[in-house]
Amino acid sequence: MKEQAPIKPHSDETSNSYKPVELEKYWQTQWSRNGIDRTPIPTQNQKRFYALSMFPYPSGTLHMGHVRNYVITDVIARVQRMKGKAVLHPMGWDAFGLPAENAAIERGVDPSDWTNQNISQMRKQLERLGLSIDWDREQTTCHKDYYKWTQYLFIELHKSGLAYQKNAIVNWDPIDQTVLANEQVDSEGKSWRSGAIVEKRELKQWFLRITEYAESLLNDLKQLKEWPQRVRTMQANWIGRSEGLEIDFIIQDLPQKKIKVFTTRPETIYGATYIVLSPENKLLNELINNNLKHDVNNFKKEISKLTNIERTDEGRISNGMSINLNAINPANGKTIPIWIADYVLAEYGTGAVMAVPAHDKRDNLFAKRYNLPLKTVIINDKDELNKSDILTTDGFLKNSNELDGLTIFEARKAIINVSIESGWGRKKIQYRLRDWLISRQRYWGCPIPIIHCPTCGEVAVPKEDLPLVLPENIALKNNSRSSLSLMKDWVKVACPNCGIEASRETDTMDTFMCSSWYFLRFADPKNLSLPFSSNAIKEWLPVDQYVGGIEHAILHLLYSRFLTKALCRSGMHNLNEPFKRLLTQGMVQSITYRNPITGAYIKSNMVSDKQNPTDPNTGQKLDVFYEKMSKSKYNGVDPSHVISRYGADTARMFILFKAPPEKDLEWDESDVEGQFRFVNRIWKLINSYINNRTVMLIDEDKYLNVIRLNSDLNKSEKDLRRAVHSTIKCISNDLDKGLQFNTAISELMKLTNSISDNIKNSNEFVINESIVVLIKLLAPFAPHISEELWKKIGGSKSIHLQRWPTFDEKALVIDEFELIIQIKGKVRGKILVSTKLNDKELKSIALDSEIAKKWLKGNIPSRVIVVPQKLVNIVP
RNA sequence: GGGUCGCUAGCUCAGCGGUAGAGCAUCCGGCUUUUAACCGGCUGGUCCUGAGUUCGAAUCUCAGGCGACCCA
Repeated sequence: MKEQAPIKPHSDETSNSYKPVELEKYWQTQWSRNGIDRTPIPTQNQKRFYALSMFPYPSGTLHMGHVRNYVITDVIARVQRMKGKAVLHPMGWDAFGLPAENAAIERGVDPSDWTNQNISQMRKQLERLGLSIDWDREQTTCHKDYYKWTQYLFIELHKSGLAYQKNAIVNWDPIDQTVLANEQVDSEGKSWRSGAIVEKRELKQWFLRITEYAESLLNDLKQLKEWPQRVRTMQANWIGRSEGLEIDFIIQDLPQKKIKVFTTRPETIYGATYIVLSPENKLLNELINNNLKHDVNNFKKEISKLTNIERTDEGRISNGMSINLNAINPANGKTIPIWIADYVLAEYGTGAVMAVPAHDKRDNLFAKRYNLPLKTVIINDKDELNKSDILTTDGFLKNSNELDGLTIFEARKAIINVSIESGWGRKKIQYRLRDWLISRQRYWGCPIPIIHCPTCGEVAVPKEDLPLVLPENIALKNNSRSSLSLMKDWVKVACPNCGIEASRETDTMDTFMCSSWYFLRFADPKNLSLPFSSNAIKEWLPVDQYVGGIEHAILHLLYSRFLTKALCRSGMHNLNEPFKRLLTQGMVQSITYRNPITGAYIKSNMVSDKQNPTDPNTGQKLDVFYEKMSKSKYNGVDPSHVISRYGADTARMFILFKAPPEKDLEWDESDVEGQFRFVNRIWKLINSYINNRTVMLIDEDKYLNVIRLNSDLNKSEKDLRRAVHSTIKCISNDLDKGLQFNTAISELMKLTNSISDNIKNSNEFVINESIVVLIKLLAPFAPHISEELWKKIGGSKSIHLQRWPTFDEKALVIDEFELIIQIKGKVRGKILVSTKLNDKELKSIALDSEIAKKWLKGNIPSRVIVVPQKLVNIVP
């Protein structure tokens, strides 16, 4: 943090033109030499602040979304530093993953080399943005000294039973040739990465028992008051808690077998006219003969193409078949047929439902298709006794023995009690959340530290043998097993327990596992004996401000919350929730031209007339809209080009100014130019002042005292001071409350205008104050130009080590104001009056005014409302 | 079908009971070291609609419309 030598500004007094690229490079070098961005050791009573951006995948090129993300976090970090806090602002790389492996397969490059090159390239691009990142704490998930600890944590989870293997029907991505977790398949049944329609396969895989934390993950969402509501809602929906009853249906002629069904509507039990099993339900094998098994298998093959979403779509008519067995309804002893159908999923609930076709849409469509009976058990009122329409809303029970006449709510309570007393039912809470599938059949990932021994079973690699190193420089193949499985020497290993020949697990971990704890490592980045110490976590966590894309609302954010809770319960730290405040920044979009007939995207520079864009080839009128930047749409804007042309400060200012951080941002070159002009205006304003001034900034305290003692400021000076201090107030407020960088920059524009307006008629003490404040407030947004200007006005140390200004309440005071005269709530006139007048005086001024006389026409007002410092409302 | 968030100047957004505002863009003028920069100025609004509460509603309430996202 100390400056080794007094640093001079980059430009000298004679050359006053603003050359952002040279100037920014100069300061980046100085800062890096001084280590100004390093995390300080907090002093005793110093508050800590942890600012974090979601770390990037090192693709090799920085895009605008990254720029926006990191600039937002950087401004927050810089403001907190100026407010005197000890700030942790680290960065790392989510460096395992398929692009590296695909590059290796396609072009023969080593995934490790490819990744490291990309990282150094991207870090250079990031450095050009002037981000105040502590690079000393950098973490790279594919490096041994990081993934050693990912493996360590996996072993911890394994020890506590939270990591386990099981056979399950899982999502298979046919393009990436690996399995995927449920969270990684979108609502259309497509892979989050490759976009391929996922297939279903039954495989033995590694899972993390996230479901054990379902209740806690759901309940603790309430604590996350500074998260966007929609992210909390999305997580709650994903976890999907439902309360209901598990009911046993005994099978006729097979009294030792029973089918368990889960229902959230147990009060409709008398309306159950058949039972439906999922075709994948394990119980089926025990119930049916070989002939039928053949048919069931054919049926399963047919439906394997369907996604879960399609299968459970309420509007779709499902397929099914009878299995020629009956079940006994435990409530009334009546027999009902058993069917299988694709709309019941094996993995949800018990894999079986009692169908109530009169009161459930899917059951209803199914029953109609296969001519199964309907039985109405809920009615709105007596007139509807003869209707057999579906009805699931409020109503009363009928045809339901002891439940007749009860409301749905009463009946539910009653039947639950009956079922528990009779022993055929029990209360159950069901979650939609499934355990997190973390094994991947790919090479470029963190190896799972498990050894399969023929006698001992699955044995964790001893911690002292970590890291279990991923072999490098191997031949990679794109097939359905990890290339590790082809490395016989690596796979073959002595069992750590009994010493006999055993084999290593060849699957690697989901990269989301690596990214689920990196924020903990940043607090203790060089710990050689543990992934982190609990003291370091206590010191810095939770993350005070986390910034990233909405696409991780469920994936990364849910996994990280889970892992944090699991590690907390196992005693590794004392943290319950990792991220205190979350900001999900909007997308960066750009103008896109498309031919509506051919659907072809047209490059922006091919469109000559931007007002009436036409296809350069066919002359057809083009559609113009804003869409997320992407290569295929020819609408990308390269951050490096923008920085080279306007400088990082302008790019930062623009991206913050154009939209509030959580909203989508439309990139527009002419607006960037507008922002560049504003930065230039500040440059010129301060430079021209420097050449004319006589008061030295060094005497900051002295001139501030002069201002405070000097009560006879002229109007211009008062106006300027008011602008200065209300700007401090507004910006501080904008940043504290809602991270409204856009309005903060707009305030800076206003302040700059006010300085220009008042500079001629103000004394130098007042001007000096205004310029010092302007530079300080500008510093977090445009760190380079403000450092340069700070040095040029003779400021000591770095601008980034200065304290955030506080506002002088006295400077905000006004002597006079325009009193609004309202007649019956309508503004009818204004009078300039002194702020010292009391309500009574204001009232009489208003009533004596010409305006009042004109509108009252001699009548006595029925009511007069006085709002101090604002208005008088006269009601005739 | 349900939930969340929006709808204010051409654009992006402030204002969240008390005068409808900012920045950018447009337009006009000035100036000069004129592929343009800079300075000054002017435009520009049924605050989505309707009803209610209130002395007074962009702001609060209700109903509706439109849009985005999420869930089913």
